[in-house]
Amino acid sequence: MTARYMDIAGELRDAIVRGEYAVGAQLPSEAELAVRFSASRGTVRQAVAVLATEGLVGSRQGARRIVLGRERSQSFAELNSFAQWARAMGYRVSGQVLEQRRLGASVTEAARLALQPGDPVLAVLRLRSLDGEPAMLERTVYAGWIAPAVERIAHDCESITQALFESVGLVFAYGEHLIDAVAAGVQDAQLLAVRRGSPLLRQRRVTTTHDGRPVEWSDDRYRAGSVTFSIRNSVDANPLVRQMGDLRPSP
Amino acid sequence: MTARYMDIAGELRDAIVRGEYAVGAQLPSEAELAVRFSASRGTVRQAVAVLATEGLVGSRQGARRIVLGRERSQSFAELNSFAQWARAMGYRVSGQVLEQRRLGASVTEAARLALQPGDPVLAVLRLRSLDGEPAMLERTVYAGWIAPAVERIAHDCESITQALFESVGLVFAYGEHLIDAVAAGVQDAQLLAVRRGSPLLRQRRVTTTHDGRPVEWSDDRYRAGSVTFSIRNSVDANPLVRQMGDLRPSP
DNA sequence: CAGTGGTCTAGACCACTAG
DNA sequence: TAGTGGTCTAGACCACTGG
Repeated sequence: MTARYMDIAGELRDAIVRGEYAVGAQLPSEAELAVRFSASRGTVRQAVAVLATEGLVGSRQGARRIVLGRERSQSFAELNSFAQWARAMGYRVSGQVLEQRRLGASVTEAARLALQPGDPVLAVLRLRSLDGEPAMLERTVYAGWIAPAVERIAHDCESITQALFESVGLVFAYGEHLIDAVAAGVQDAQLLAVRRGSPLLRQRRVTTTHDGRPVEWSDDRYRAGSVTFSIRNSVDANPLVRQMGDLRPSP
Repeated sequence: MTARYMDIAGELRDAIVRGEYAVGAQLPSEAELAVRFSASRGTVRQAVAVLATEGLVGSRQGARRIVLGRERSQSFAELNSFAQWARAMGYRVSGQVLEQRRLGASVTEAARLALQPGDPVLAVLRLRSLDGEPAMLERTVYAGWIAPAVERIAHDCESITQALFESVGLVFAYGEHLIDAVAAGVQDAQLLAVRRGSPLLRQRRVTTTHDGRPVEWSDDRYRAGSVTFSIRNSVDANPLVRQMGDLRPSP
């Protein structure tokens, strides 16, 4: 049973993707949509809010909403699972554990995982491929309490996220991500089949459960050219707008 | 006159930042907050929705909201203005135009700016610094209609976004961004003072006005280590959750 | 000026969590 | 089972856009 506003969002999204509303064109007013879908204005607003966060439409007070694009920008909800992201992008995905061992948490790892230095953790080195090509090297440190479940996962498992959900009901609910560029080290270069020092896109992340308990701290390095992060944004509720508004020459 | 829900969001945000609600702690229920702030439940929900998009709190049906972090994750609303972003991060920011010339749009540029190939555009090469250190090289192509206003801007202007707003009222309302890693080319290396081939974080973007008209297409390259993108996300409304839900072993 | 989106209210029912 | 967040309604007023 999906929510009514999700259905409406879906229908509008489909219409936009089909080109029924061209990029730059106006969407019907909230009142019209409420009539068309036999829903209240509030529900319609929830629906278009979904499209707005997907980057498909923009809005300003007083004017009708306009279509900004025909493709959903990358959802950061999918940033927690490499496999899910890759499949959504149409890739054939695979993975292989290269190393796996228990050790004591370093100071950094302890801080990220809300543990004490020296507490037991599980370090895993995993190579992930897209369409058979090495694309990403994943160095993950799991908190000790989840280590046994991780060790039971097949070494060529496609989606760790899904495996941990199915085996112990664990949900990777929240993530914090740091994205930057680094030079390939010796091991990076060898395993990703690139030259040492060549550019890699790095994504470091902490993932937590629903109640905020850290599960893993990971350093993922993507071969240049293998992936691109895509974002669509707007200045709505942007402080800059207000700041500039104050500076605007009076009429 | 700020909106009521923004005030409430502000008070709650301050309380979280002050540590009044610790990371991992529960927020009061919507009903309690409604009473405390003498607002309806709907308004309170709008307020906590703001905190949720800032990545400060998370929520799940049936359980109280919990605090995820004490710092706002980087707002992508600020992704459109280098100067605004840098100032928000506490940097002293400067910029210098190195080259500026009118020419005809290439096929790629025309496509990005919704023009015809050969249409007049203005190409600008700008070096941007943080605390006096070269940090980013910006290669921007402006649509012809805005070119005159851009040419009037001082070559050492800090914020182009603000300058164009003040001079002609232009608002950079929407942006589409592609983030990846590339190797420094000859010019990149020279101007950013790094070795050729060293890693750079690249952000390509198209910026448009409120009505969806493209203003600029830019290729920005950051020196490795100078900046990091930071994101906080959640699986709320994540398709994966539903997909996994279907797979859950029946009770 | 009419139309539109932004904000707010008051009340209702449901799905889910947690003790 | 009680409490909580998720969804939905119907109506109101305001700020802003655009002709």
